[in-house]
Amino acid sequence: MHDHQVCINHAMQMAKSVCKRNKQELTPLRQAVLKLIWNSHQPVTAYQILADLSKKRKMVAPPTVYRTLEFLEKNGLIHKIESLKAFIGCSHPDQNHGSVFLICRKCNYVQEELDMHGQSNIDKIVNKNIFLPQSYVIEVIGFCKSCH
Amino acid sequence: MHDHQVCINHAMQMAKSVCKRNKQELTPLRQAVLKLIWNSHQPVTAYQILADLSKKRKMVAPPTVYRTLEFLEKNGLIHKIESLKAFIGCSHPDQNHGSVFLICRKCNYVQEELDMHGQSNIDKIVNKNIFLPQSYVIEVIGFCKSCH
DNA sequence: TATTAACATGTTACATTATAACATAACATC
DNA sequence: GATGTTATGTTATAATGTAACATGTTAATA
Repeated sequence: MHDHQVCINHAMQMAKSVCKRNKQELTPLRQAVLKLIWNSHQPVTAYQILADLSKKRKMVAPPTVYRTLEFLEKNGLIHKIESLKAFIGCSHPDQNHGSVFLICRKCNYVQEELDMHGQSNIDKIVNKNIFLPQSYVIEVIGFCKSCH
Repeated sequence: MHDHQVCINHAMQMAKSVCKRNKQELTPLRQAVLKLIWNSHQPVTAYQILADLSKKRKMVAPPTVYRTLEFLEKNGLIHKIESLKAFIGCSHPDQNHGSVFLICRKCNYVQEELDMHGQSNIDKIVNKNIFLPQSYVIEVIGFCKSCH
């Protein structure tokens, strides 16, 4: 049985230590946004966060949300799912890793799987083209185990 | 020396045969949009297409452009680059394939490389999770050979 | 302790991307 | 010439994202 509160608490603890390591400040606003993202087991959009924040704390405007998301992403605490224009909490913020996202079209759950970019066939392609990679977007859209 | 006009002509010929095979109509509008996309060696956004079309043909509205893009994508004639919200012509519309896109942050060129999804480490992940994949977004952002 | 610098957040206004819903046209087939 | 199908046009608006400038907050430091 999955106790999501444990998930959230763990994520918040990790966030604190990651920010400490990076010498970045995890302010109340940033904590609130991270918590909102983790509260959902599904990816959340910037404007969903905006609405939630505005209810729970006080009225905020889009730049506040986007800046906070940028901070969290830069510190590896969340990921943007490009094909959904939405955000999820990073399951492994302590490790430096690449990720493959498995996105279910039915239940909307996004499974993050670690992928050591550097030895995959994608990297064979990268090397063949003498391409210098900086970041990867790897998303698989389909149906998860429970939904097909 | 790269003669891009040859590229374009080839792409348009391919498009005709693909549509014939799929029993889909490659109308003048659809041809015009496809040609506009191929005219650029860089990804183009929906609203760039809208502006170009409106100049060269007649005023069009967003839904016209998006519908046409949807048609072209469904028939495998173009690809959407999610991380750029922009579109490029497909280099291999005749083959059923997966693609890896190498996106240069400096010159904006996007190299499409074929990738036989089904034996990669991404698919190992997919299989491990008993996930049923329907489509893939695989984009690598960085610097191309000429730009680093 | 006033001053400054660095960072975080607030505010206003707008730009860009995308779609819903309904209307018309164009053409084929019966 | 009525009907169905596909393609396109039209209007309006929703959803996503950012630029530019203002203010607050904290912590060195002169």
